[in-house]
Amino acid sequence: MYRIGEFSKMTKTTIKTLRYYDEMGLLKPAFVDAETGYRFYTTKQLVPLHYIIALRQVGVSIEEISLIVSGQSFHEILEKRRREIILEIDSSKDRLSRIEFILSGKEEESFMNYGAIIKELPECIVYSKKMTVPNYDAYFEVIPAIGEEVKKANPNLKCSVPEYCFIVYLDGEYREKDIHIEFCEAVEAFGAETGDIKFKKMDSVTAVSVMHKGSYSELSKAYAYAFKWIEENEYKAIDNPRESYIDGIWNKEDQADWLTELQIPVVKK
Amino acid sequence: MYRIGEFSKMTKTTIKTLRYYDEMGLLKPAFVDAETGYRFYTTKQLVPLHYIIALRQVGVSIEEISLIVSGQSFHEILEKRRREIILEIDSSKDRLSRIEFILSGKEEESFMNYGAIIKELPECIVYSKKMTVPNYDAYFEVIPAIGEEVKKANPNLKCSVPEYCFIVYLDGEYREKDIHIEFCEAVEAFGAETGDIKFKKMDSVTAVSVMHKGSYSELSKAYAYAFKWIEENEYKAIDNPRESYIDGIWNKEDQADWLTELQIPVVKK
DNA sequence: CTTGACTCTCCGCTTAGGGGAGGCTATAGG
DNA sequence: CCTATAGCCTCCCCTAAGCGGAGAGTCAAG
Repeated sequence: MYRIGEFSKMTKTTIKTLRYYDEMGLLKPAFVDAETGYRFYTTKQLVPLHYIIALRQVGVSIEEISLIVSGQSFHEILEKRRREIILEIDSSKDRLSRIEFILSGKEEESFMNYGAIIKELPECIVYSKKMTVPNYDAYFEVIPAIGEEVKKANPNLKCSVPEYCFIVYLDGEYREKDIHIEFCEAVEAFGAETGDIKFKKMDSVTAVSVMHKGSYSELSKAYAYAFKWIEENEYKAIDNPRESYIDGIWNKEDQADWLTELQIPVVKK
Repeated sequence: MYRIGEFSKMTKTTIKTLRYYDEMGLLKPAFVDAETGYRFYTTKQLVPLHYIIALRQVGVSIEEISLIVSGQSFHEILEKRRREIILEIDSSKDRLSRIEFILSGKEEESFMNYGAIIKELPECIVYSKKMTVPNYDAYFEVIPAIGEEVKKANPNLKCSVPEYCFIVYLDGEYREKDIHIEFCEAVEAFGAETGDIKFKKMDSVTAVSVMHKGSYSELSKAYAYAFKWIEENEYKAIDNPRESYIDGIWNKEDQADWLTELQIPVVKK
């Protein structure tokens, strides 16, 4: 019979831990003095404790160890744990890659400015109109008219709150003029279609998101950053990028206050 | 100005999280209604929040983000985080390997019986005697005499509590007879040496530990298990194995109750 | 005026123990 | 036999980053 301190030294397990295992019912002392409350352990308990430590060292939780010790589901729990660890490794590698990407930035400016994140875009209903515009400044002149038209055909239809309004670039490559785009605005429900304005459901998707502050003339830098990020962190773009307008000419005078979010649907390679 | 619910949807951040960041001083709302306590956010806050999310996604803690936001130690913190992640990956890989080793066991018996763990053996002082014994049963006959001899030369010397008594195998390979061993017993201090009994300090070392229950004739299975474990989990034995005696002929009649711990100093490859 | 959707604060909960306070117990030395 | 010291006990609070819920106040629409 050993007191807790000796047993603790024998097993290289802290006294706190032994008391905790006692409390959790995982390893009860062989004997507890009813008067003093002193716990006493025997060498017989070395084996189960050794077993518990072995499982703890591979990350099995106390609760799961209790299950295993009670004789059930040894194999299932270890298989589950195995899958969890694989996910942990994947996640850690992703983080490592992302950190190294940040650290590799020439000046930390690019991360400061754009700070790519992964986010889930929930599914939504949008009305959309595909069009070809002559140049990058022509968007905003045609957009208000689309809104009017939809409102006329669907007087009760409301835009999503918060607003979600974006353009999808349908051209794979860069173009200076005759740009093929699709204008989308999220709404609460399907409505009547008019002319070439269509309603559709957009499925939820995982996207990398980058914030762009300022004039649209600098947007290409944000694109470059985002695509480099995708490449170097082993993601793969699986759809056309969305350019989501948050602040712009319609509510901010100063171009420096304009805010645009780039969203590029991706999957991990 | 957006209320917390809208801002939450815009940023795909939960309300709880926004309130928590407020409480932590990481992201204060642009305005708080003094009467109702309602928080209001503006699009200006999208950028810092985006930045915070980017750092959270690579595992930077709130506290560290606060430091970074306050303008200090951006690079150091990310470098530190990078090193931490590398350790996490190493640790996860080790766990994965160990789980798969367990799962690959033909019958789960071997793990049940031996359950290898890694433990730190603290440094200790021992008296030791090297000897060559004719066979594996001859150890215990000579051991009591060694104890007597040390006690005679050092009447006040005490053995460690708990006791730590082991044999080191000095032969690299297996031998049936004329086995070259070193008997060691941990004591509290250095003492006078007599004959071929020497005192020495054993440095602390990391070892894989395996428990063997029962007769010594089965010990070789425990050795086999331990060395296979070392091999397959990418550790490397860096010293001779220790066989630490816990229960044996001296205190247990039934051989089934004998308990021996195998300790093999290792490093991770 | 009411209903329902939002929001607020406050409290408890999560893992596997760690740290410490205050008090009792065991043992060795004088 | 007394005392100093080490060991042990229970009880309480703490961790990181929020999540869940209770109870109460707020806001807009019908």
